[in-house]
Amino acid sequence: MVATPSRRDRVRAATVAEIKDTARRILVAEGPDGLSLRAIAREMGMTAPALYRYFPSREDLVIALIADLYDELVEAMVAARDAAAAAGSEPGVPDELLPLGGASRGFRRWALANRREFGLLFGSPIPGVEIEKSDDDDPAHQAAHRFGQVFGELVGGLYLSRPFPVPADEDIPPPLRAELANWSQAFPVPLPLGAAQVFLSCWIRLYGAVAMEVFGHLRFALTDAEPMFELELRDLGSKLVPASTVSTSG
Amino acid sequence: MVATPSRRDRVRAATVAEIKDTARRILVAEGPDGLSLRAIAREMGMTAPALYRYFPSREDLVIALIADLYDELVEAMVAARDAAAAAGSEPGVPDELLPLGGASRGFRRWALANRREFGLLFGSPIPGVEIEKSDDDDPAHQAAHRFGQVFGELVGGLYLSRPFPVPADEDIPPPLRAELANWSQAFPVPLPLGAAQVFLSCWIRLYGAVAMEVFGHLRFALTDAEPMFELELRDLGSKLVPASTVSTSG
DNA sequence: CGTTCACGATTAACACTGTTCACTGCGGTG
DNA sequence: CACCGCAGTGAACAGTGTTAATCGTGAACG
Repeated sequence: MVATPSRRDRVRAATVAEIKDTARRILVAEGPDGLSLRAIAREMGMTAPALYRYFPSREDLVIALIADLYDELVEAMVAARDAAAAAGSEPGVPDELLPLGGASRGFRRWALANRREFGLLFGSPIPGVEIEKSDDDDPAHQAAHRFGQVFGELVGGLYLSRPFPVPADEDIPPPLRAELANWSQAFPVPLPLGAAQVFLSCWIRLYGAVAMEVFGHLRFALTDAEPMFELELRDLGSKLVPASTVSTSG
Repeated sequence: MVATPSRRDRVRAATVAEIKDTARRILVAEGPDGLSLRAIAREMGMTAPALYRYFPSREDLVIALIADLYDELVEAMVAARDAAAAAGSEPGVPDELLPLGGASRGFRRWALANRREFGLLFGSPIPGVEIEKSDDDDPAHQAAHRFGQVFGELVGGLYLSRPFPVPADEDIPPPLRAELANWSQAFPVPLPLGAAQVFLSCWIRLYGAVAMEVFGHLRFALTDAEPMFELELRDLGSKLVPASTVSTSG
């Protein structure tokens, strides 16, 4: 299928990569508003129309950049996950939660180190950039899916190896139950609807904590949000642990 | 101090209001990118440079618009709060929580009905628009403060009238304790640091749930996020209620 | 009442933006 | 060698925020 890519294809791929790297650099330096085709081309010693040989529009370039950023984020999270698992136990934290905690901290660390990029991935959608596309072949959507899988595998694997308490199907309000049932059809492994609900709740809290910090929406209260994040993380972990082992200190 | 404003001042104020209203209309119709000075002026039968008689730059216009939007959001939340308080009891919800629940639902409803505006207030900060200003005289910051006070008063009043369980100061990790102590100095009424921590945690979850839904970041799992929001709201409420009355069903 | 002057508003212009079009070269292929 | 396709260019179009110079009118003051 994949024959040796012709020499032209290689230099083309290299140019595409250079465009995205340059765009990335300008994004962090100037912000999304300064991310103009002419600026990218200027920095590469080209002219703006030449970029249309590689991307049909600025929007598609941004989408490709977003896909790359998702992959980079996944890489950082996976590395943090494995490092945390290898580092060994933390006081008061069950060993099974270490990978998940590592991935969560990796998520926050990447977000803080790459605020502009985080805003592109998880901020308010910019009109004209993959709004309501819902194209499943959209590379950004695929990358986002890979990102979600990291957390999904961790929580799902956690539940399968040592179930944490989840509400029974009958205890979930019917409208939510229907939503969760619909979603759970996409799971690679069958999980109870309650597990999906707990996962979603945890993800909402994690997103809230990180997004608020990165976007500066916690500055009204905190100058350094890390202690609060750590507390949230522990509270989240307490929900993913068998009921008897919970230490109610938060 | 405030003498009868001269006739000129009145028509000027009216023009300022019309500019912001027009900007608002264009914002919802075209999105933040379509919010151009020329478009505003065109719709008002003027030319773009005339707007510089009223706002020193586009950024200042947007900031003024943001302040207005905060006030509108506060108005919607207050109305929802009072309506919920007057409507009477919900099954399984203590009456004291009704105003807070109403305000929270009002927050979500306004956010969903005004997605673009919500993105402006609570999304990723756009560079060039009040980034890192921290001018306390910034009208947008003042309006944001008024917004925060709505939730602050509700949770604070709730605690003062019927305390909910909060961690003791000694049980809060020292770094977080220092952050909360610093923040609590700005409180109009003294509250335990634990109450500040619970408030912050609740606000993070509420923000996370609403922001994810509005920004479309929950579509990977849910087509309608309302049932999940209602569940989060109940779980939040269970933290703001005396320990004995908690019904552990989530 | 007449003068003055600040303010509202306009047109023209500058430096940008995304995008399209017509046009050059050059590299790889037949 | 001839050819075709592709990378890249410059010009152009419509639009942007913003500034400068200018004009006219309404309000205030002597």
